Amino acid sequence: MTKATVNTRDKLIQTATELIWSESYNAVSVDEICKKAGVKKGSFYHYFKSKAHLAMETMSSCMEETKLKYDDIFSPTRPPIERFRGMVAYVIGQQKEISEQLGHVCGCPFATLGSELAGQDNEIAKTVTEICAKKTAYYESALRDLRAQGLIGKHIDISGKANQIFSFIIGQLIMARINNDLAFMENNLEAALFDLIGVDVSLLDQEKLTG
Amino acid sequence: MTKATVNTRDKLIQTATELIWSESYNAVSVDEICKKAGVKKGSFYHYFKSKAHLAMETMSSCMEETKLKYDDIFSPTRPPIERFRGMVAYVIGQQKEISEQLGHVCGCPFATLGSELAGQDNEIAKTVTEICAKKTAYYESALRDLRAQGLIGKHIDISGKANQIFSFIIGQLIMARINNDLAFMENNLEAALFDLIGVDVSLLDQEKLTG
DNA sequence: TTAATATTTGACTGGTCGGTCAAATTGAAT
DNA sequence: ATTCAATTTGACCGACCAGTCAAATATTAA
Repeated sequence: MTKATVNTRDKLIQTATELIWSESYNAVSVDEICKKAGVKKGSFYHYFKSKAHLAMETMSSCMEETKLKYDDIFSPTRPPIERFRGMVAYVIGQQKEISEQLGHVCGCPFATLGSELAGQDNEIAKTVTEICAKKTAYYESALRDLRAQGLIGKHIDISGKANQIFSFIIGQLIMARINNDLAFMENNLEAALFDLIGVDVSLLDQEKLTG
Repeated sequence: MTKATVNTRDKLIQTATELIWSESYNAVSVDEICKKAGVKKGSFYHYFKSKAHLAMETMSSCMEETKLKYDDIFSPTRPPIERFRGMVAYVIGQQKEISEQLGHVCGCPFATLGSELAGQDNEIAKTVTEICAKKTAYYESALRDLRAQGLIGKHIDISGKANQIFSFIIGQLIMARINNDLAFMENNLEAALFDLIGVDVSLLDQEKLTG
């Protein structure tokens, strides 16, 4: 693969990510993506066999970036509570950055795309499902470590709770997107997350002080 | 307004609701809606001044139906805990019904439409925001009654908690739509909701027995 | 019955859609 | 220098898009 190849392909993926994320899959045309990326349509179809395949590649690209961050945030070297705190901070920080860049709160690209195409394109929906599973794996691991530390009950359903956490964050991101406002999430997400997990943070702080 | 008028208009709204809800706004064309409703395009534009206006009317129509149900479910005559239980049961029951009818788990029509069009059509996004506010009003009222009964802490932020509840349900509905599967929601929604609210249901049952 | 209004029809528009293609251009290897 | 494949180009589909319109039809009121 030559240098030019990488540039054209990446430019298309990045442009598509921005356009689809800020508007929607069906609202953005291949022509529009090409025009903004400065690439002719023929080139587009040299690299991607369809618009749907491009969309899936934008998601893979997003997930790669997320993985880099999450591998750090959810590193077992961190206390599990700090992992969730770090994740919340990362999500909010990223939303702020993107909303400044694109002029609108964009929410979760996977959820937005997945929701739009769930009843339309099974292949895309499947890609989204796989990404969701990867994300919940981080939560599951952190929850197990929380349990090992005795900070949540022994009986807790780890997988179920991880999915609840994921749904909860998705829900707040969707609402932030609809309302084009991050303030609520900033004020509520972290505390509500710990309510949902069922860990008493004030207790934890005490433990920290005494431990 | 003659009888025929009502029929044509309502048929368009109902058909549009089904199509848009199971696919998406941008994926469904006015032609498709007209064809399925057995109505000519000219008639469509006699009743609706644009596709976007039809979409907003489908949402109003859905919300009217919801209001009828919620006014009963959230009636102050019911214990507040039962209101939330009733709401969960209604949401799940409705999802089951719709998924059998349309062949796919559809999730929340407001969230799906709102998320899709948040970065595209401000008027529709505003309509969605208004509907969300109406729904959270039910939760706020139930939370206040919970607080009055001493089942949740006096310090709790009612408005914030109501929004968290709403986001949480939206999140689970979106995931159910993406995964085309209601099982997780059926198994988790109610219990997780009470985790989030912070009410100890087992305690409540005791109180019931002793009270 | 007639006049006015509400509704329905179907043909129409100009623009855009996702996608194709053959030919031209580039870059690397021989 | 030549060959060959990777890449880029721009013209090109047929289908479909949201929306328009004048004429036909049905309904209501006088």
